[in-house]
Amino acid sequence: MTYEVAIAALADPSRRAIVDVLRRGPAPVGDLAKALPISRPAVSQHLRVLSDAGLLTVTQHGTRRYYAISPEGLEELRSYLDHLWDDALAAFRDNAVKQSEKKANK
Amino acid sequence: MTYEVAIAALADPSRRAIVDVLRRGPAPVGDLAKALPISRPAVSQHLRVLSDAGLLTVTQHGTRRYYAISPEGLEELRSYLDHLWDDALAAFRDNAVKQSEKKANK
DNA sequence: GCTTACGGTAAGTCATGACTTACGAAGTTG
DNA sequence: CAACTTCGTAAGTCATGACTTACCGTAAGC
Repeated sequence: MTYEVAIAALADPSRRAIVDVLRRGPAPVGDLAKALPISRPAVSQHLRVLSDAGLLTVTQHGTRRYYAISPEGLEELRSYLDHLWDDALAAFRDNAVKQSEKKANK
Repeated sequence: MTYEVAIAALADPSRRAIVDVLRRGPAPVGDLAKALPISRPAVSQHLRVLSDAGLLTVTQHGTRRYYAISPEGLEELRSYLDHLWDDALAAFRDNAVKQSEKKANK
């Protein structure tokens, strides 16, 4: 159920950019804002969306809040795509069979 | 490079609904519109987006156009998520090590 | 050939959401 | 405790895109 929120979150380029920075490890909001062409409040709003989607975790250190990628949040999305891929392949093969049968009957 | 378009395409609920119908196999536009709570032109527009993203293929049969999921288009998205997941896990472990070291130094 | 099914495109409306600046809360430092 | 850093939130603007209806091309059937 959460994969829908996750995929919507990752659909935004700015949020993918944030996630890409966080690939190296946790970072505070200010650092993320410096690395991106948008304002700090914009980053905060994106972090909210990503956190709500279960893709990030936060740990407070003094006044700084370190955001990090949550591997668990990604798992749901991966699973959705895997199942979709399986079904797509099955339908693809099934249709290929039907096509060849049609040809054989001609 | 195409995964960005693909994830944006799959972020829309109506488009995911279309893809879900196509899991069983190819279908013409009219059938998709009947199965969904939106108009036929809306479906056409979504099919355009999904096709441009490389997620669908079309085969014309008379006046009907059968749309089907393209397994290749999904592969890029899966690969992106797999790499992201790898990096996230690595960063997660790396950070766990630093945390324990910090604790040890106290 | 004329009508009927099928589907893509144009144009217009309306909601959503990605930004901005301004402000306030909470913690750290001198 | 006063100044400063860090960050979240409120409010407002503006662009994008998800719909609708209307229209036009194209293939099939009588």
